[in-house]
Amino acid sequence: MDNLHLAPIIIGKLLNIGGMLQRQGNKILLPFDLNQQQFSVFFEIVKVGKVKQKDMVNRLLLEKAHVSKVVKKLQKMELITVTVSGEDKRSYWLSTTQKGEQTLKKCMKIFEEWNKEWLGAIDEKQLPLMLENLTQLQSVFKDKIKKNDI
Amino acid sequence: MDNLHLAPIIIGKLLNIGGMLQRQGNKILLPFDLNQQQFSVFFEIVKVGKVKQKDMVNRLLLEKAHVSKVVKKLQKMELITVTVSGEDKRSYWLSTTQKGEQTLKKCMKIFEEWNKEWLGAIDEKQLPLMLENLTQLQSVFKDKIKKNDI
DNA sequence: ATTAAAAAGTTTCCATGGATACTAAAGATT
DNA sequence: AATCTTTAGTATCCATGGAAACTTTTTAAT
Repeated sequence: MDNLHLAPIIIGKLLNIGGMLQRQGNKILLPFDLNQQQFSVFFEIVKVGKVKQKDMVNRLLLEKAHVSKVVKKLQKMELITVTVSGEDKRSYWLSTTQKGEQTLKKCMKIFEEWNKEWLGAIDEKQLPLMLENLTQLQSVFKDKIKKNDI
Repeated sequence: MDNLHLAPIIIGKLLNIGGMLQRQGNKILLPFDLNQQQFSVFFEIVKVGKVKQKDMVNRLLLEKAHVSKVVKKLQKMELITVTVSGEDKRSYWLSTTQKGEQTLKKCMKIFEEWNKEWLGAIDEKQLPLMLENLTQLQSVFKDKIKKNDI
C-alpha cells in the first residue's frame, strides 16, 4: 500500500486552505488594524504572558526581522510593552498591556464566531480527529523546518 | 457533545501549517523565479489546459488584480500564452507553452520530493483519511467565501 | 437607439514580509 | 586583556498582494 502518492495533493490542499483562511482572517481583523500574522504574534505574547522576543521567533518560526517589525507595531499600538532584559542588554522582554488584553478579548470573540461558523458545516464528531491529525502535521512540519535551519 | 469549541484551535493550526508550507514552498521554488502563489496559478493553468483569466479568479478565489499581475509575469517568463478571446474582447484565454510544460515538470519533481519527505513521517494509513478531511474543509471554506462575496 | 449598469482586466497606492547587511552586546579563544 | 565569534535585534532593499479607482467592452433598461 503506497499512499505517499497522496502527499502532493494533501500539501496542495493545506496550502490552498491556509491561503483562504489567511485572507479571510486579514479581512476580519481589519477593524483592529492587525493582520492575521500580526495577530498570531500578539496572541502568542498574551498566551505566554511574558516572553523574550527571541523565543517568539522559535515558537512561531518566523523571521526575526519580521517579528521585530511586528513587535514595534504592537508596541506603537500600546498592545504590548517592551522592556530591556536586565542580564542581557541585547534581548527584550515582551508582555501585554491592559489595553492589549482587552483588545485580544474583542478579537477572540469575533475570531471564534467566525471559526465556529465556518466549521459549523462539518460534522462535529469529526472535529477531534481532525484536530489530532493537524496537531501531528504541525509538529512534524515544525521539526522539518528546524532541522532545515541548522 | 459540543465539539465546536475546538473550532478556533483547528483554524489556528490550519493557519500555522499553511504559513509554514507557504514559506517553505517559496524557498523551494526560488530557483524557478516563482513563489508558491504564482506556482499555484501556473499549475492550475497547465492542469486545465486552456482557461479564461476570469475563471482562474473563481477557481483559486484570488483577487483579479493579483491574478492579472501573475499572468503578466508568467507571460513574460514565456511559461504561458495569452490570447484575446474572439467573442468577448475584454477577456483572455490562458494556455501553456512548451517551455511552461517542461518547467512545470521540473517544479513538480522537486515539489513532490519535498512533499513526500515531509509527509514521510506520518503513518501512511492515515493519509487517505487526512485527504478526505481536507477535501471537505476545502469545499466548505470555498463555499463560505463565495457566499461572503455576494 | 441611447443611456445606464455590469463585467473583465489594468493601474496605482501602500503595508507587508523575506533577505541581507548591519550594530551592539556577550561569550569564547588565545 | 585583546581579539574573534556568536547572538539579539534593527535598518534597508525589494518583490508581493490587497484595495480602490480606472478603462474598455458587453449587456440591460428605457
